Amino acid sequence: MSEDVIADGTTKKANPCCAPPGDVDPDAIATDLQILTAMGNDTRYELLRRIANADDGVCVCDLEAAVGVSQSAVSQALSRLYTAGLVTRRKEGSWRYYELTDTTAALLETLDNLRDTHE
Amino acid sequence: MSEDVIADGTTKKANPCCAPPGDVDPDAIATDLQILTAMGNDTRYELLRRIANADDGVCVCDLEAAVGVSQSAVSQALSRLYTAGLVTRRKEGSWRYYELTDTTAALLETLDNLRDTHE
DNA sequence: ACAATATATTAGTAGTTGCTTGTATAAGCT
DNA sequence: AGCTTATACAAGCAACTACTAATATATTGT
Repeated sequence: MSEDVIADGTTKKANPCCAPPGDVDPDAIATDLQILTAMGNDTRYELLRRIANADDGVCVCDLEAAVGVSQSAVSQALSRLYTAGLVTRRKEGSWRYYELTDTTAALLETLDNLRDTHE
Repeated sequence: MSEDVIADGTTKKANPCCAPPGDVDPDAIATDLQILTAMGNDTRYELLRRIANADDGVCVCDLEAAVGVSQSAVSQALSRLYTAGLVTRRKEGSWRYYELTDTTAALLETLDNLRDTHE
Protein backbone atom coordinates (compact mmCIF):
# COMPACT_ATOMS: atom_id res chain seq x y z
CA MET A 1 0.00 0.00 0.00
CA SER A 2 0.93 3.71 -0.12
CA GLU A 3 3.60 4.82 2.33
CA ASP A 4 4.82 8.34 2.89
CA VAL A 5 7.16 8.10 5.83
CA ILE A 6 9.43 5.25 6.78
CA ALA A 7 10.93 4.37 10.13
CA ASP A 8 14.14 6.39 10.08
CA GLY A 9 12.28 9.63 9.33
CA THR A 10 13.14 9.85 5.65
CA THR A 11 10.28 9.96 3.19
CA LYS A 12 9.40 8.05 0.07
CA LYS A 13 7.05 9.26 -2.63
CA ALA A 14 3.49 8.09 -1.87
CA ASN A 15 1.75 5.99 -4.47
CA PRO A 16 -0.16 8.21 -6.84
CA CYS A 17 -2.78 5.52 -7.36
CA CYS A 18 -5.65 7.24 -5.57
CA ALA A 19 -6.89 8.93 -2.42
CA PRO A 20 -7.74 6.43 0.34
CA PRO A 21 -11.51 6.15 0.83
CA GLY A 22 -13.25 7.40 3.98
CA ASP A 23 -14.27 5.26 6.92
CA VAL A 24 -17.50 3.35 7.30
CA ASP A 25 -19.94 3.59 10.21
CA PRO A 26 -19.49 0.42 12.31
CA ASP A 27 -23.15 0.35 13.39
CA ALA A 28 -24.30 0.46 9.81
CA ILE A 29 -22.03 -2.47 9.05
CA ALA A 30 -23.41 -4.57 11.89
CA THR A 31 -27.05 -3.85 11.10
CA ASP A 32 -26.75 -4.40 7.38
CA LEU A 33 -24.69 -7.53 7.75
CA GLN A 34 -27.27 -9.10 10.01
CA ILE A 35 -29.88 -8.49 7.33
CA LEU A 36 -27.70 -9.65 4.46
CA THR A 37 -26.45 -12.82 6.11
CA ALA A 38 -29.96 -13.72 7.24
CA MET A 39 -31.32 -13.30 3.71
CA GLY A 40 -28.32 -14.87 2.01
CA ASN A 41 -29.19 -18.50 2.39
CA ASP A 42 -31.15 -20.73 0.06
CA THR A 43 -33.70 -21.95 2.58
CA ARG A 44 -34.23 -18.63 4.31
CA TYR A 45 -34.45 -16.66 1.08
CA GLU A 46 -37.04 -19.03 -0.32
CA LEU A 47 -39.02 -18.84 2.90
CA LEU A 48 -39.04 -15.05 2.65
CA ARG A 49 -40.23 -15.19 -0.94
CA ARG A 50 -43.00 -17.56 -0.03
CA ILE A 51 -44.06 -15.45 2.89
CA ALA A 52 -44.07 -12.48 0.53
CA ASN A 53 -46.39 -14.33 -1.87
CA ALA A 54 -49.04 -14.85 0.79
CA ASP A 55 -51.40 -12.06 1.63
CA ASP A 56 -52.01 -12.44 5.30
CA GLY A 57 -49.27 -14.45 6.90
CA VAL A 58 -48.23 -18.05 6.39
CA CYS A 59 -48.11 -20.80 8.96
CA VAL A 60 -45.04 -22.93 9.39
CA CYS A 61 -46.84 -26.09 8.36
CA ASP A 62 -47.35 -24.93 4.78
CA LEU A 63 -43.85 -23.54 4.52
CA GLU A 64 -42.44 -26.91 5.44
CA ALA A 65 -44.07 -28.50 2.43
CA ALA A 66 -42.56 -25.89 0.12
CA VAL A 67 -38.86 -25.98 0.95
CA GLY A 68 -37.03 -29.28 0.94
CA VAL A 69 -35.75 -29.48 4.50
CA SER A 70 -36.98 -30.87 7.79
CA GLN A 71 -39.52 -29.26 10.10
CA SER A 72 -36.74 -28.50 12.50
CA ALA A 73 -34.67 -26.74 9.84
CA VAL A 74 -37.64 -24.59 8.84
CA SER A 75 -38.22 -23.63 12.45
CA GLN A 76 -34.59 -22.68 12.89
CA ALA A 77 -34.60 -20.69 9.66
CA LEU A 78 -37.71 -18.76 10.66
CA SER A 79 -36.26 -18.00 14.08
CA ARG A 80 -33.19 -16.55 12.47
CA LEU A 81 -35.31 -14.40 10.17
CA TYR A 82 -37.28 -13.23 13.17
CA THR A 83 -34.29 -12.21 15.26
CA ALA A 84 -32.85 -10.40 12.24
CA GLY A 85 -36.05 -8.36 12.07
CA LEU A 86 -37.03 -9.68 8.66
CA VAL A 87 -40.36 -11.19 9.69
CA THR A 88 -42.97 -10.73 12.38
CA ARG A 89 -44.79 -13.62 13.96
CA ARG A 90 -48.05 -14.05 15.78
CA LYS A 91 -49.57 -17.05 17.43
CA GLU A 92 -53.11 -18.11 16.72
CA GLY A 93 -54.25 -21.29 18.39
CA SER A 94 -51.64 -23.87 17.76
CA TRP A 95 -50.36 -22.18 14.62
CA ARG A 96 -47.73 -19.58 14.17
CA TYR A 97 -48.13 -17.04 11.36
CA TYR A 98 -45.19 -15.28 9.79
CA GLU A 99 -45.31 -12.03 7.84
CA LEU A 100 -42.69 -9.83 6.19
CA THR A 101 -41.56 -6.62 7.82
CA ASP A 102 -41.37 -3.43 5.76
CA THR A 103 -37.61 -3.80 5.66
CA THR A 104 -37.81 -7.12 3.91
CA ALA A 105 -40.53 -6.05 1.53
CA ALA A 106 -38.42 -3.06 0.50
CA LEU A 107 -35.31 -5.15 -0.05
CA LEU A 108 -37.08 -7.82 -2.06
CA GLU A 109 -38.67 -5.12 -4.18
CA THR A 110 -35.27 -3.54 -4.82
CA LEU A 111 -33.90 -6.92 -5.88
CA ASP A 112 -36.89 -7.43 -8.19
CA ASN A 113 -36.38 -4.07 -9.82
CA LEU A 114 -32.70 -4.71 -10.34
CA ARG A 115 -33.40 -8.01 -12.05
CA ASP A 116 -35.98 -6.37 -14.32
CA THR A 117 -33.89 -3.39 -15.37
CA HIS A 118 -30.75 -5.42 -15.85
CA GLU A 119 -32.54 -7.42 -18.64
CA MET B 1 -48.29 -30.09 7.19
CA SER B 2 -51.72 -29.92 5.51
CA GLU B 3 -52.92 -33.11 3.86
CA ASP B 4 -56.11 -33.57 1.88
CA VAL B 5 -55.89 -37.04 0.42
CA ILE B 6 -54.25 -40.08 1.90
CA ALA B 7 -53.00 -43.23 0.26
CA ASP B 8 -56.17 -45.39 0.29
CA GLY B 9 -58.23 -42.71 -1.47
CA THR B 10 -60.12 -41.51 1.60
CA THR B 11 -59.83 -37.87 2.53
CA LYS B 12 -59.01 -36.02 5.70
CA LYS B 13 -59.94 -32.44 6.41
CA ALA B 14 -57.11 -30.15 5.35
CA ASN B 15 -55.60 -27.92 7.99
CA PRO B 16 -57.45 -24.64 8.08
CA CYS B 17 -54.31 -22.77 9.04
CA CYS B 18 -53.78 -20.97 5.72
CA ALA B 19 -53.52 -21.27 1.96
CA PRO B 20 -50.13 -22.55 0.84
CA PRO B 21 -48.09 -19.77 -0.76
CA GLY B 22 -47.26 -19.74 -4.46
CA ASP B 23 -43.98 -20.87 -5.97
CA VAL B 24 -40.88 -18.77 -6.43
CA ASP B 25 -38.99 -18.24 -9.68
CA PRO B 26 -35.80 -20.34 -9.47
CA ASP B 27 -33.78 -17.90 -11.59
CA ALA B 28 -34.68 -15.04 -9.30
CA ILE B 29 -33.50 -17.10 -6.36
CA ALA B 30 -30.14 -17.87 -7.93
CA THR B 31 -29.47 -14.31 -9.02
CA ASP B 32 -30.50 -12.72 -5.75
CA LEU B 33 -28.64 -15.25 -3.64
CA GLN B 34 -25.43 -14.61 -5.50
CA ILE B 35 -25.78 -10.92 -4.69
CA LEU B 36 -26.80 -11.45 -1.09
CA THR B 37 -24.11 -13.98 -0.23
CA ALA B 38 -21.46 -11.85 -1.92
CA MET B 39 -22.50 -8.79 0.11
CA GLY B 40 -23.10 -10.70 3.32
CA ASN B 41 -19.59 -10.89 4.62
CA ASP B 42 -17.74 -8.50 6.86
CA THR B 43 -14.73 -7.96 4.63
CA ARG B 44 -16.61 -7.76 1.36
CA TYR B 45 -19.31 -5.49 2.74
CA GLU B 46 -16.75 -3.10 4.13
CA LEU B 47 -14.89 -3.09 0.83
CA LEU B 48 -18.11 -2.19 -0.96
CA ARG B 49 -18.79 0.65 1.44
CA ARG B 50 -15.29 1.98 0.99
CA ILE B 51 -15.52 1.76 -2.75
CA ALA B 52 -18.84 3.60 -2.50
CA ASN B 53 -17.19 6.40 -0.52
CA ALA B 54 -14.66 7.11 -3.25
CA ASP B 55 -15.64 9.20 -6.22
CA ASP B 56 -13.75 7.68 -9.06
CA GLY B 57 -12.66 4.16 -8.25
CA VAL B 58 -10.32 2.84 -5.59
CA CYS B 59 -7.16 0.87 -6.09
CA VAL B 60 -6.55 -2.32 -4.20
CA CYS B 61 -3.53 -0.95 -2.39
CA ASP B 62 -5.55 1.59 -0.43
CA LEU B 63 -8.32 -0.87 0.31
CA GLU B 64 -5.81 -3.23 1.87
CA ALA B 65 -4.88 -0.62 4.42
CA ALA B 66 -8.52 -0.12 5.40
CA VAL B 67 -9.75 -3.63 6.14
CA GLY B 68 -7.81 -5.81 8.53
CA VAL B 69 -6.92 -8.76 6.36
CA SER B 70 -4.03 -9.77 4.11
CA GLN B 71 -3.44 -8.57 0.57
CA SER B 72 -4.42 -11.98 -0.67
CA ALA B 73 -7.72 -11.91 1.19
CA VAL B 74 -8.58 -8.49 -0.24
CA SER B 75 -7.81 -9.70 -3.74
CA GLN B 76 -10.02 -12.75 -3.27
CA ALA B 77 -12.82 -10.65 -1.82
CA LEU B 78 -12.71 -8.21 -4.73
CA SER B 79 -12.73 -11.05 -7.24
CA ARG B 80 -15.82 -12.46 -5.66
CA LEU B 81 -17.53 -9.08 -5.76
CA TYR B 82 -16.58 -8.77 -9.40
CA THR B 83 -17.94 -12.14 -10.47
CA ALA B 84 -21.15 -11.40 -8.56
CA GLY B 85 -21.54 -8.25 -10.67
CA LEU B 86 -21.25 -5.92 -7.70
CA VAL B 87 -18.20 -4.00 -8.90
CA THR B 88 -16.49 -3.16 -12.16
CA ARG B 89 -12.74 -3.06 -12.50
CA ARG B 90 -10.34 -1.38 -14.86
CA LYS B 91 -6.63 -1.58 -15.13
CA GLU B 92 -4.49 1.53 -15.29
CA GLY B 93 -0.77 0.96 -15.35
CA SER B 94 0.05 -1.42 -12.58
CA TRP B 95 -3.03 -0.51 -10.57
CA ARG B 96 -6.47 -1.93 -10.63
CA TYR B 97 -9.41 0.38 -9.93
CA TYR B 98 -12.70 -0.89 -8.57
CA GLU B 99 -16.04 0.89 -8.82
CA LEU B 100 -19.58 0.02 -7.75
CA THR B 101 -22.14 -1.12 -10.28
CA ASP B 102 -25.59 0.45 -10.29
CA THR B 103 -26.95 -2.69 -8.68
CA THR B 104 -24.75 -2.30 -5.66
CA ALA B 105 -25.31 1.43 -5.36
CA ALA B 106 -29.07 0.83 -5.37
CA LEU B 107 -28.87 -1.89 -2.72
CA LEU B 108 -26.63 0.10 -0.41
CA GLU B 109 -28.95 3.07 -0.76
CA THR B 110 -31.94 0.91 0.13
CA LEU B 111 -30.13 -0.35 3.21
CA ASP B 112 -29.25 3.23 4.19
CA ASN B 113 -32.85 4.34 3.86
CA LEU B 114 -34.08 1.42 5.93
CA ARG B 115 -31.67 2.25 8.72
CA ASP B 116 -32.71 5.90 8.65
CA THR B 117 -36.45 5.33 8.68
CA HIS B 118 -36.30 2.56 11.24
CA GLU B 119 -34.71 5.10 13.69
C1' DA C 1 18.26 -7.43 -17.76
C1' DC C 2 17.21 -6.92 -12.87
C1' DA C 3 14.88 -5.36 -8.85
C1' DA C 4 10.75 -3.52 -6.84
C1' DT C 5 5.88 -2.94 -6.64
C1' DA C 6 0.90 -4.26 -7.48
C1' DT C 7 -2.17 -7.76 -7.89
C1' DA C 8 -3.70 -12.65 -8.59
C1' DT C 9 -3.57 -17.62 -7.80
C1' DT C 10 -3.02 -21.89 -5.25
C1' DA C 11 -3.04 -24.96 -1.30
C1' DG C 12 -3.92 -25.83 3.30
C1' DT C 13 -6.71 -25.10 7.39
C1' DA C 14 -9.53 -23.24 11.46
C1' DG C 15 -13.84 -21.70 12.22
C1' DT C 16 -18.61 -21.29 10.90
C1' DT C 17 -22.94 -22.79 9.08
C1' DG C 18 -27.03 -25.40 8.18
C1' DC C 19 -28.55 -29.47 8.22
C1' DT C 20 -30.44 -34.11 10.67
C1' DT C 21 -32.17 -36.72 14.49
C1' DG C 22 -34.00 -36.81 18.81
C1' DT C 23 -36.49 -34.61 22.39
C1' DA C 24 -39.38 -30.91 24.65
C1' DT C 25 -43.25 -27.84 25.05
C1' DA C 26 -47.80 -26.28 24.08
C1' DA C 27 -52.40 -26.42 22.27
C1' DG C 28 -56.56 -28.96 20.67
C1' DC C 29 -59.40 -33.26 20.61
C1' DT C 30 -61.90 -37.36 22.61
C1' DA D 1 -56.37 -37.65 31.69
C1' DG D 2 -54.23 -39.40 27.41
C1' DC D 3 -53.37 -38.84 22.23
C1' DT D 4 -52.30 -36.01 18.38
C1' DT D 5 -50.69 -32.06 15.98
C1' DA D 6 -47.80 -27.77 15.60
C1' DT D 7 -43.73 -25.76 16.70
C1' DA D 8 -39.31 -25.11 19.16
C1' DC D 9 -34.89 -26.49 21.13
C1' DA D 10 -30.37 -29.16 21.62
C1' DA D 11 -26.58 -31.99 20.25
C1' DG D 12 -23.75 -33.73 16.68
C1' DC D 13 -21.68 -33.54 12.35
C1' DA D 14 -20.62 -32.88 7.12
C1' DA D 15 -19.93 -29.25 4.15
C1' DC D 16 -18.60 -24.75 3.28
C1' DT D 17 -16.15 -20.28 4.00
C1' DA D 18 -12.72 -17.03 4.55
C1' DC D 19 -8.65 -16.65 6.05
C1' DT D 20 -3.06 -17.12 5.88
C1' DA D 21 1.22 -18.27 3.68
C1' DA D 22 3.60 -19.14 -0.27
C1' DT D 23 4.09 -18.53 -5.03
C1' DA D 24 3.09 -16.65 -9.70
C1' DT D 25 2.32 -12.95 -13.01
C1' DA D 26 2.45 -8.27 -14.70
C1' DT D 27 4.10 -3.65 -14.80
C1' DT D 28 7.32 0.01 -13.85
C1' DG D 29 11.79 2.01 -12.87
C1' DT D 30 17.03 1.77 -13.02
